[in-house]
Amino acid sequence: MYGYADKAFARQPQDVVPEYHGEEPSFHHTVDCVILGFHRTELHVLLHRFPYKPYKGHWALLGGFVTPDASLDETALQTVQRLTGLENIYMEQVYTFGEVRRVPTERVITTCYYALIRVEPTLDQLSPHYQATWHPLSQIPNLDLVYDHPLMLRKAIEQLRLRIRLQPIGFELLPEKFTMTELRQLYESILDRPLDKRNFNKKVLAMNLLQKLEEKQKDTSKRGAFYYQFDAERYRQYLEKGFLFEL
Amino acid sequence: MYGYADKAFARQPQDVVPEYHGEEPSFHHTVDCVILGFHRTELHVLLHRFPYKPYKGHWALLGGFVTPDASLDETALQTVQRLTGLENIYMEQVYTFGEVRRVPTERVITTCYYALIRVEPTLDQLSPHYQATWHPLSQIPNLDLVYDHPLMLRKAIEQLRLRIRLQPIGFELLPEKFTMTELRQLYESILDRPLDKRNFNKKVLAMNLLQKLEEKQKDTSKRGAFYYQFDAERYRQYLEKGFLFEL
DNA sequence: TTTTCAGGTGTATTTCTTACACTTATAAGC
DNA sequence: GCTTATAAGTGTAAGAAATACACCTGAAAA
Repeated sequence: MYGYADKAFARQPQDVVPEYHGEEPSFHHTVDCVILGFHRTELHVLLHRFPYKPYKGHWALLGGFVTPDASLDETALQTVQRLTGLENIYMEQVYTFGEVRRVPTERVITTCYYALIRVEPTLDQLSPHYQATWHPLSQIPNLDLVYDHPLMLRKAIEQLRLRIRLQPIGFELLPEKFTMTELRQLYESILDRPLDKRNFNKKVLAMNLLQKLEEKQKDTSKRGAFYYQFDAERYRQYLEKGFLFEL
Repeated sequence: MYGYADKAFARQPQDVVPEYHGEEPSFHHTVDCVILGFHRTELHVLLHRFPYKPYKGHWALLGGFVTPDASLDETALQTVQRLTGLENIYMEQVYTFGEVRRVPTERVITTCYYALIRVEPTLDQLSPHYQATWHPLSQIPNLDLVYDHPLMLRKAIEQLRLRIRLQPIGFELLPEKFTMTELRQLYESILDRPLDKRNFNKKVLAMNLLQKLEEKQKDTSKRGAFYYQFDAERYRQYLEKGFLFEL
C-alpha cells in the first residue's frame, strides 16, 4: 500500500496528522542536462567523459544532484552554468526517469532538462574540469552513452522538435545577429528535413518578428547576406494580442 | 557545489569510485494523478478530500509515495488502480514539480501524471476510502485545491490538448462503442472550442480508423445515432507505414 | 396524424502549402 | 580589369486543406 490517503483512513478517527511524511522512503534525485548548440549547419550536444566505474570514459550528459535548498530548475541551471560559465540560459524540463534499476548501483530518480545555448562563446571557456566536447547529433549513434542517456537525448530532441514550431526558441541557439540561411539551416537540422528557401523566408518574415539590419555577413559568400535579429519585445506584444508563433 | 563530476576530479588521481551516491541528500518523491474522464458533454477530473492538516477537507489530486521497488510509472498506475479498481489504464507523465517550498511542511518532489479513463464503470466502484468525486473542468476555478495542484491540473490539460491532436488517445475516454456526436463533443471539451459537425466527421472518417457498427444509440435522440468503434489494429498497421494521426 | 428532435449529408470559397528557376552582388582568380 | 564562381535574393501558379454553411430524414412521443 502506497497512498498517503490510506494512512489517514487507517488512523481514523484521529484527526490531526501534521507530519505524514516522516516514515516514507526517500531517494537521490539528480538532474541531467541535454545541452544543445547549433554549430556550422548542425545541432550539437555537449557531452563529458563519465568519471566513475564501471562507465568511466564513456560519454554522458552532464548532471548534478538536487540539494535541499535548490529546486529542480535551479539545479539544472547551475549544472549548465558550472560547465559553460554562461548566464541567462534557456532551459526546459523534458521528462523524469524513475525506473528502479536504471542506474545499476543504486536507486536514483533523474529529471532531464534541455538547454539551448550559443556554441560560439563556449569554445574557449568550457570548464576544463569536465572534459566536455561538442558532438553533432548525427554522430550520437556511434557513441557509448551511459545509463539511459540515449533515451534522454531522444526525448529531449523530440520535445524540442515539437516546441520549436510553436515557440520562438530557436533564436536561443543563434547569435544575436543571424542570416536567414542560418535560421533555415537551424530548423532543417532540428526538424531533420530540408526546407524550401523561399517558402521558409516568406513564412518567417510574414510573422514580422525579425528586424532586418543594414549589416551583412561577409564570410560565407561573396555577395554577403543581410543579418536579422529577433525582436523579443514585439513578440511579447503580439502574444498579448493572442498571436501565435507557428512554423 | 552539486555536480557529481566535480567530486571525481577532486579525488584525482583515485580511480575507483563505486559508491558515489552515499553522501548525497535524498528526498521524498510522490506521484500525483490527474484522473480524467468524459461525462455527458464535458471533461471531468476525479478529486478527493485531502485528509491532512492544514488542508484537511480541501480538494486534491490523488497521489502516492514512490517506494524502493516501484518505478514512477508503476506508482502512478497503482495509485489510480487503488482508487478505481480499473486495469489497463492509459497514463502519461506530465511534469515534475521540485520547488523547495511547494509543500510547506517538508521537501517533496512530485511527478504529475494524467490518466484517461472511462467514467461509467467508476460510478459505482470507486474505493470509498478516498471520498473521491468527479468534477467538471469548468468548475475547477471555484474549488480550493491544495499545494500546486491547480498548476498540475493546468499542465496536464495543456499536454493532453497537444497530444490528443496527434495521437488517437481520445478513445481511452469513451466506451468501446461511441457515436460521432460523442467523439466530437469530447474533442470540443478538451480543445475548448466548437467544431463543425460535418467537417469533423469528414476528417475523422477519412482516416479510416473507425468501424461503423450496425447498432444505434437510441437514448439521446428519437432517430438514433450509429455507433462506431476505434480499430486499434488498423492504426498499428498504418503507423508502420508512416501514417500520422492528426486532428 | 402531427410534432419534435437530434442525426445525417455536400458543395463552394478561402486559405495555406508546396513546387519551382533565374538573376544579382561581390570576391577571387586569372 | 575581365571572367568566373558562389551563395543571396526574389514571385507565381497549382494543389491541398480548412472553413463556412442549411436543409432533409428517421423515429419516438404527443
